[in-house]
Amino acid sequence: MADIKSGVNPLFLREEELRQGMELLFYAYRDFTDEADAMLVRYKLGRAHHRALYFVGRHPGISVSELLAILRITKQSLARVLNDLVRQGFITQTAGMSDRRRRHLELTPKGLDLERQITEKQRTRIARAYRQAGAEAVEGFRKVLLGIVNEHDRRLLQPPAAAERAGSTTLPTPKRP
Amino acid sequence: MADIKSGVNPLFLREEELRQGMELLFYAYRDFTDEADAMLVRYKLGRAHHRALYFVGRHPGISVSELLAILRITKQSLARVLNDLVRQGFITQTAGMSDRRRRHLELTPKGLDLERQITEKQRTRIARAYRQAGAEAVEGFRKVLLGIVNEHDRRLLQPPAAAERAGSTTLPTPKRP
DNA sequence: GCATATAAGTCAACATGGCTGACATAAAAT
DNA sequence: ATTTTATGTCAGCCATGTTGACTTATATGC
Repeated sequence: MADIKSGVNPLFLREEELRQGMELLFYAYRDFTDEADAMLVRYKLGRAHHRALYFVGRHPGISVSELLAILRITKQSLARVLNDLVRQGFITQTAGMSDRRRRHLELTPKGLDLERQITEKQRTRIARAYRQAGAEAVEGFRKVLLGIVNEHDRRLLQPPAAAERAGSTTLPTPKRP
Repeated sequence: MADIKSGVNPLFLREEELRQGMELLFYAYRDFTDEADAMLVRYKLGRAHHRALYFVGRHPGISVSELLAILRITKQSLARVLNDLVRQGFITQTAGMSDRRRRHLELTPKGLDLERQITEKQRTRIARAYRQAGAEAVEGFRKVLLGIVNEHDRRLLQPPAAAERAGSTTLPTPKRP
């Protein structure tokens, strides 16, 4: 009882700490996505469109099934937004050379532009948070988030050095400007 | 050009760093919520129910409008899930003493139980990530996430010491066990 | 070369959880 | 006494997730 009143009950502290982390994740994600959503309404697109756009931009030449694995949705759900984006000229699909069943997705210049616009404010927000928190905090941020991600994807997201060492079942990596 | 090839282009590094952060947030949130979702199907409840349940558990006696401010949804949307939870005996509503228009929400013992069960795996996951990353990393994780949250809520989420100093427009704080 | 497996696309129907708009009630505040 | 606030409710719409069934083209294994 003395423990509880003096606030040194280690079980309580642990629980409180964990809950704070869970909430922080909720609040940060909420505010982070709100920002893109506001931009999306102008283009009459939804959050699902943004996600597809983002990851295609991030992994140029990604296949449909790889994209599905990232988004963790069904192909029927993806088809809906992907077809929109292709029809509106934001994304191109080209059959693979070695395996012609595969469709490799890429952003058109127009798509690249759109992606940049939508993500713009999000980048600024993260940048500000990074700047205010400092390099060391950013390192911790990454470490913890990475620990929350499932083991499989965690490997793929590891620092590039480690990923290259591994011979890579990896996705196409972002191209430098 | 030499900059780009040698990978020391500071603009590229910055962009890459920010995108990594954005993605990490996506992946972590995806895997974090998946876990609760799996549990929720057993009780025939949705993610929206869980969010309400969680925050009522976290802020016993919270009013409807306060809850709305956290969730950032319309009262019509909230009503749907809240009514379910009340009807099924997970949450009680009691009129405020000073202001009898207000409905103060609380978890019943049954609701508390449910909340614990659903959040169980999420807590374990965060705990594991914290343990692996270390105390310093956790500090950084919090700092950065807090920086992503909007200013208003950031204040409310600050370390309790600071919040108490502030005379508090704050929500009811969690009770210790 | 034929059988089977894989990658992708499509149609249809359904569930969840957001949204807007309109309106009602009770209690507080002016 | 009037107005404002907190909450609740009805009705309908939309975005985005789901399952299930089926097609087409291509690759792969025997």
